[in-house]
Amino acid sequence: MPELPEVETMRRGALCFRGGRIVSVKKPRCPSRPIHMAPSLAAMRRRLVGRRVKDVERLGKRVVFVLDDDQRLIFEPRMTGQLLIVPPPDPRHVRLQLEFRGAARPCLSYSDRRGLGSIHLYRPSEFTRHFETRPLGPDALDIAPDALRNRLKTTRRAVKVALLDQRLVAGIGNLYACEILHEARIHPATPSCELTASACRRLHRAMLRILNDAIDCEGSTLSDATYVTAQNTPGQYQRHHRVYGRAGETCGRCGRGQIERIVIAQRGTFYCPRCQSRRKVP
DNA sequence: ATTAATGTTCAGAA
DNA sequence: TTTCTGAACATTAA
Repeated sequence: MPELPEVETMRRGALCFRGGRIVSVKKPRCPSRPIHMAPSLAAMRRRLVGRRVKDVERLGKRVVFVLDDDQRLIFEPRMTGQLLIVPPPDPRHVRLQLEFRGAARPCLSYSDRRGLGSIHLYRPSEFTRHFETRPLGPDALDIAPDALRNRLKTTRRAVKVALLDQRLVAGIGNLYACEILHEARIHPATPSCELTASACRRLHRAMLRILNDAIDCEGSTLSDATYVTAQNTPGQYQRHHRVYGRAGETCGRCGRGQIERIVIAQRGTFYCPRCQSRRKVP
């Protein structure tokens, strides 16, 4: 489930196409159902072939190819999307393939087992309008402590739900929300607007620490191996998880609490009841 | 053999 | 306006 660290790792992998020129756009007919793609394959091919890749950026949990005419090709992997710069291990799930000339690698494959992901190609004005209509919050790696606090103050929902809201802050998903809140010693159900100033500071520090460590480890590859790097190798951050998927285990920090699993916003939520007590920590 | 669980985003309802 | 729920989907665990 690609969140910020996984998508950032994909982006870095895809940087090898910078400077290259797109020479073909193919959709293998093997996969079961088509994923959401706009415009159609034909139009996409017409507008992509011959274009050069100016840069590869990340926008929240999306990977953005910026082309020489400022069009933007955006991959949104959602749950099971993969961006591969090596031959895909199982061709059945490949949804789109781009061939390049003049790049460090010949081929980019977008593979997606569940097919919940999407691919969009925007002209500059379309891109601007799309993200004005549905604005993302500041990136989790860029947001200043005060800005984070001000944004968290605007909602009464549980702080974990607030962290998952991409309009408040962009890039955090279920797994890292759990890890960040544990690191910050904040109960995930705490109303966001009731966080103290110091809790917000801890949250900001924890967010940077966890996300940067996870990027250094190339993200988290769980047992279902749904996420892999662009080189089709597993990430390593799962070894550092302190709460996610660890219900029943003893908390690694306090050495006494038992990790619990509860459900918040219909998602599995892991935390240590001892480290992350509901009482406000000054 | 059903049924639940997995988690991201969006549409639509409350 | 804000918050919540369900659907999209594939695969696995119970």
